[in-house]
Amino acid sequence: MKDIRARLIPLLEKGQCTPRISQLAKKLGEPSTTIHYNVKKMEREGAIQAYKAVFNYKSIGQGHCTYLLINLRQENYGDPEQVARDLAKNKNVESVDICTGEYELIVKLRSKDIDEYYQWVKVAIRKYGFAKTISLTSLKQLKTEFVELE
Amino acid sequence: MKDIRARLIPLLEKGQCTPRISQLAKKLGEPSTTIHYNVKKMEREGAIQAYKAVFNYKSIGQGHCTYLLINLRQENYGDPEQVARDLAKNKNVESVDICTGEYELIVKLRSKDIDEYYQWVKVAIRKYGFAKTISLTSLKQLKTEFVELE
DNA sequence: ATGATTATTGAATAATATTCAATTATTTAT
DNA sequence: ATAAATAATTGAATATTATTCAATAATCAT
Repeated sequence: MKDIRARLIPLLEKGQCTPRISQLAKKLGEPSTTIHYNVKKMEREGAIQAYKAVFNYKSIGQGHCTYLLINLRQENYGDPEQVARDLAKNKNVESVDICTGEYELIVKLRSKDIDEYYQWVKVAIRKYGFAKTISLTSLKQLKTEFVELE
Repeated sequence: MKDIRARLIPLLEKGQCTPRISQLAKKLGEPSTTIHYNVKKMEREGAIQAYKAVFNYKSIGQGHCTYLLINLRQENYGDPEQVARDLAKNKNVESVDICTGEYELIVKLRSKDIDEYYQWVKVAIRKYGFAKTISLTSLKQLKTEFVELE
């Protein structure tokens, strides 16, 4: 048996989807060509970045979710962007923001379980030189990526 | 002129998209019917919740993004889920999590600007009885919803 | 081992996106 | 204010793509 699912998930998570023009047209009561024109324009202008799937992360083996509030060490403090850009490339990272306030970075992290999470953090602390890190682990997700769950 | 865009955004933000079966098939070197079968199965099983657009939020007038770390007041403390569920319905809310640690809730909020943000928070504090709130405002988003930006 | 269920796949069909050209609306320049 | 230029809307025609179906292969349960 081919493990199609394992190869599909990372593609669908990032993109590889497309708007349903005719459905949108029906829903808005407009001709589908009008919807098509407007959507393509938004894509051209960069207002739309991607079309993607939202998963029930538990059921795809990514059930552990933690928000990391991060202070960088002195040597990276001046350039959080370099660290942030590198974190953004990581497949477990759902989002990265450079912030005001008490922390420089906020990272939303998804992993299989608490063990994988701990492993990830251990590596990251060493690699990026986090000075201080607060972890807020999600007990229950009510909404993610604008999609209400259950 | 019809303001199609304003009506499209909320639909695309939540769903109304679909996977590109044939593209995925090409990319994975598998027959499109195999991809179709696997995707539909994931949908049936609830592993896939939705297909949606990711925006450049600045360019759709949602340029302000803040993470709110929330402590509930005594009267709601026992039932954060009720509050969370209600927050999840709000169109400015990208995500809601019930958390461990120093805060009960973490909310990711998108608004037009700091004025709209302030207005939102003022109303929310009164409505939901937040005891204490920490705000972390995003200065720059490197990644959101698994999509790397710029 | 054997029957039952699940997964893979090619061929045919149905649905949908896309292109194109015409029309209408809006903006810009004078 | 008017004309010219640009942008947005739309129906009809075409091109893609998803979906169904039926056959086969793989896996699972007893």
